[in-house]
Amino acid sequence: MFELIDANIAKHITLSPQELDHFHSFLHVKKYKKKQFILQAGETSHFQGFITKGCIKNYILDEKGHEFIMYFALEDWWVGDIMSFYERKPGNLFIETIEDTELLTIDHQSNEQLLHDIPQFERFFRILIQRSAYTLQQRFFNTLSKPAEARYLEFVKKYPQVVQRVPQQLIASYIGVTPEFLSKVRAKLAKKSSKTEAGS
Amino acid sequence: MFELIDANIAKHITLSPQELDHFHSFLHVKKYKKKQFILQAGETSHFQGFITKGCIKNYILDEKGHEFIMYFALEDWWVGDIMSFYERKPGNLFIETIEDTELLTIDHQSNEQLLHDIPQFERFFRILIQRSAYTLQQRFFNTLSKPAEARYLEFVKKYPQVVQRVPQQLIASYIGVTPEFLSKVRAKLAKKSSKTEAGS
DNA sequence: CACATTTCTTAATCTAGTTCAATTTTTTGG
DNA sequence: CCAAAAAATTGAACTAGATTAAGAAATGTG
Repeated sequence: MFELIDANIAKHITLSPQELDHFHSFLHVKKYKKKQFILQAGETSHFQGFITKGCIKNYILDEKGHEFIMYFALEDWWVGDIMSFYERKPGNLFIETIEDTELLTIDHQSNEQLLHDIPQFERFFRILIQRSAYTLQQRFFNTLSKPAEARYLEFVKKYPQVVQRVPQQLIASYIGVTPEFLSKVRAKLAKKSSKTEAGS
Repeated sequence: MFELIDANIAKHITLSPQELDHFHSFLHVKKYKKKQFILQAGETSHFQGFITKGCIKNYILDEKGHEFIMYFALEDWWVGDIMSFYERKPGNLFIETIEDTELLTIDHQSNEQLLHDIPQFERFFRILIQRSAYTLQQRFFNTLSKPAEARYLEFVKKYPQVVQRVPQQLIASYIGVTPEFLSKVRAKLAKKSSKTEAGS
């Protein structure tokens, strides 16, 4: 039940068995079917979640209705609209399942209690956010400074599991191009590699 | 001396006078002339800084040597390469002064001590990073979904002091266009507004 | 297993922003 | 206050990627 989340936390902080039990007492299981919303823009996020099974997309919708994917998350990832959750006001993020998904969740009040009772969690979440901010910074830089082909290749290399599990149009959104253009990029790459493979 | 930084911290956490004194004991003043590096890519960041006077740019250099501005910072802002500072390894950020600048700095060891002695700082820095991550997310979304003109107008509205103090080519970099194109955007805006002003 | 829906591909046309190069304007430090 | 550097402008030619539209392939579901 808690193996995955305990291991996730142990990457950054060390807790006593009692502290772990206390932490577990705050958690709830939530289950979602494929293509369900975990959160919609305009809502206030009442919990943070940790994925024990499944796959989600976290995105913003622009005025034309285009999805702009902030991130995908699979097993062993934390998900949520952090600003909405901590500031207790409506956010602009959608979180939607791509597969049937199971979360361990912690609600706002429990989270405050947890941070109070075990201040190490303050550090834990700081580290998580720090890393996600760094990743976002690098992605932003790459998106503005490298062509779509390079971004696609980096994505495939960095998130091979995601490539297996989410439709290509969503990967296009993540790397910041239209599905049509990603399709062309892939066609060009396929031609290149077939040449390399000496016409087999 | 510490008025500005104390007020900055008081926005998110409440400290006793003794805790504040303890905090102050970790700080050092550092002064830089205009166009000096506070940090260069490839170096490990040994401190975080709080600007008491001046203005800096925080940027990444791409392989062609183009600056990609992550953010500007004026008085009352924290600056640093957070990943490099916390993970104690070389980063890819440049931090360079745009004006003569004075910082209050805290080095790595003092920071660890501070987080240990006053765990509220763990919360304080979590909140700072959370907000900067949110800002970055919104900026990334805007950059991919809105035209340069809208981004420029939003920048001017959000950071009027920065517009006064940094060269326009750096603002171009921030909003993600070439200096030439920003110049054209501004020319178009000037024409528009002169029309509106009924030819005065 | 078939039909409806979703996803992917292909191609033609279009555009926001880039690049390069030359010129003008502004800022600065001696 | 002036020379030199830095910053901003302008214009012409170009391109990465968007848009639109239609068809092909894959996938899910009664």
